[in-house]
Amino acid sequence: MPETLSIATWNINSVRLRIDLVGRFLTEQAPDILCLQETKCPNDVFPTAAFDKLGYRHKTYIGIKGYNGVAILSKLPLTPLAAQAMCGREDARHIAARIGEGSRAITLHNFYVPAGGDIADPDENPKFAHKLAFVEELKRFSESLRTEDARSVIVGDFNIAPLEHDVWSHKQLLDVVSHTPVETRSLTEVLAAGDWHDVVRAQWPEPRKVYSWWSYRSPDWDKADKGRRLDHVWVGRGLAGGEAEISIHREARGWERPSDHVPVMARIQID
DNA sequence: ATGGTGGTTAGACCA
Repeated sequence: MPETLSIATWNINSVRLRIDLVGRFLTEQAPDILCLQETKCPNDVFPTAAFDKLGYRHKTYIGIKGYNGVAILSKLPLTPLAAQAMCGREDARHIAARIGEGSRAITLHNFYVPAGGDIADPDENPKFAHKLAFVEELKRFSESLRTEDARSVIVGDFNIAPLEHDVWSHKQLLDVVSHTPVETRSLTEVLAAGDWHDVVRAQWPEPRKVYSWWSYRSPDWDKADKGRRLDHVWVGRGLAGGEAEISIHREARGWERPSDHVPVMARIQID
């Protein structure tokens, strides 16, 4: 077990369509662990051989046909943990594993929070209501981890940009799903409830702009740079003593047929 | 200014 662990999170928007992009990222950056969201891939057709070939022989994944789906791929041995059926649904939005053994082992949770649709009103839009209920449940889950397992890491596509400089225009996005006050407040409460350490913002504090997602609908995404920080890496208080080293792989948004999200990677201390 | 693009999958549904 090494003294640091590098963990990457990436909403891949179809792992089968973009397996070559995943391979490029893993070859170039070689994180110890890769967490994926939106694999859109049932378990019986998950591309296990490609990951084996890349050196990621240890894995746990859960997928359903057509949408959602999460996975953890690792160079190090892992023990799969029970997935949470969030909001009482078996919809493949959470997966977890123990990495390592003994007192230095850590627990890793990978979440894909619902996007929430277009209308920021839970009475009018059931998808937004689902998102808010999901985040409330995440708050209770965080509370339980804070007391039971402080050596936890939680990553994923949270589909919320919580801070003013997590979006290209705070004012223009205040009523846009992903940055509404009800969402940003709720996600901030999840952070507090788990006593989580936002290691990305620890490295790049506000008011620096930090993004991990650029819409497909925006032409010339790089020049316009109308991004949002939707993908997060939070470290539990039992692991937050050390420095984390962050990289956000913006270059992946410019690759051929890219995901609209880019990998966010953190090297964390685990002793 | 209320479009725009992309994946999965076969007409919408999701993001």
